[in-house]
Amino acid sequence: MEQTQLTNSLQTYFNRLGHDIDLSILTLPVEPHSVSKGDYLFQQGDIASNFYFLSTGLVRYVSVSDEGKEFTQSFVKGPSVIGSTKSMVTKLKASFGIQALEDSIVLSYPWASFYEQMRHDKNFLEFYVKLLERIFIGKEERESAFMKHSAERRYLDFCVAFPGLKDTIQQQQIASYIGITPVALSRIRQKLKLC
Amino acid sequence: MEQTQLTNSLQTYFNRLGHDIDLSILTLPVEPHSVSKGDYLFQQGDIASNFYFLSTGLVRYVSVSDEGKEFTQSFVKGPSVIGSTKSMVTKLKASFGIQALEDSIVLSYPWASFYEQMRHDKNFLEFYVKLLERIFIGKEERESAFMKHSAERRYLDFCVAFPGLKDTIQQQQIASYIGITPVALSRIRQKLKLC
DNA sequence: GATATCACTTAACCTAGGTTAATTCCTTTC
DNA sequence: GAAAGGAATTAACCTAGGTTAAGTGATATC
Repeated sequence: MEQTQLTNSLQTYFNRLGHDIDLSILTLPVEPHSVSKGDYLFQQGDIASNFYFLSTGLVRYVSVSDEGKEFTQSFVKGPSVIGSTKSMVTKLKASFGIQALEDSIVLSYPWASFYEQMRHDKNFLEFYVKLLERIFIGKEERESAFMKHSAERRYLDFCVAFPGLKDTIQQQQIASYIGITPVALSRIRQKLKLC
Repeated sequence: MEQTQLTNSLQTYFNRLGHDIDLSILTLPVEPHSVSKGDYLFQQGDIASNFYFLSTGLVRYVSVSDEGKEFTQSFVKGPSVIGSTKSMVTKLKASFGIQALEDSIVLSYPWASFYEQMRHDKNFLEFYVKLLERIFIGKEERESAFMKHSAERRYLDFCVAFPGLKDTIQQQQIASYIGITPVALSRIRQKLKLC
């Protein structure tokens, strides 16, 4: 894909969020990656101080417990901004990795230049605020879902929240998103079929 | 407590976050409340479009499931900024209420004026970004703790995260924070005593 | 075309935590 | 000081989901 097409897709995404972002962002150093299915954009433990834009494709945020179990924290479909806010902001190790579930195209910007840009351009800063708020509100929903709902309900919610995804990605990954084992998920699906 | 003392405590808090906030914030309309132990600052379902500053005291964020069960999403000790980001930003109903666990003193600012202030004062906006980032990162930790750790581990983590709190607040509230019943928490504490 | 390999299912068994209820111990309140 | 309500404990029982393992298709590899 052409470089200009890529930056255009970012521009389109920004505009859609309802802000007149100064086009000067497009002068930032850009590195387009193409990430193959299964590959990681970065791993848990890396210092992922880049701001990523997933232009096309599908990824999941995945973290591994001390006992070696995988947990999927989120699925994200392009176009969307992705990355570890924590790692960008604090320069600490990311507490999750980002794995492509489909071949994906990602643009990356050094957070430092992004941050510098923000300090000079209020529109830019406001855009970032919007972004934080959005993800933030999503997180709030998920947190309470985990406390309040059963695994079965969480599976049904998943199907609604990510329509189509349930037939295109592996069940083990759905299970790890819901917070149960693949075996348990299989049982739940079995039970739902009977209804 | 004197009005000036209160605004000073807000000023101090802001400064501590490392930003030169324009003092003009202090000209915003301020309403100091004093919230008694057990009372709610606002309830789940309210449109809580205020920006609150908990000057002194202790509160919990509590939401109730469809079945009527209470869930504590967080404890916050003053001085700290509190409120429902979602409700402020989207003007939708808050998905939790804020209840005082100790007699508390709270300042409230209409979000609209706060927002207006931000649009004119970049320092202000940057402060808000810092705030969002901080809460955001905290949420990330909690989310993964819920997936990865057992209730016992979550209890131990709670004791570390909120030192002293375990002896001053009710166990049912700790249980609802950990995501288990008071009965289960009692069992866990019993078991830990034996070790 | 035979054989690994991997995703998924199914079944048997186990455990953490939920539910209900009885008991004790505190506070209030009169 | 008696009575009543709430908080915590303990015990008996139940259930959702974990664990292990065997079986079934698929797809990949030789």
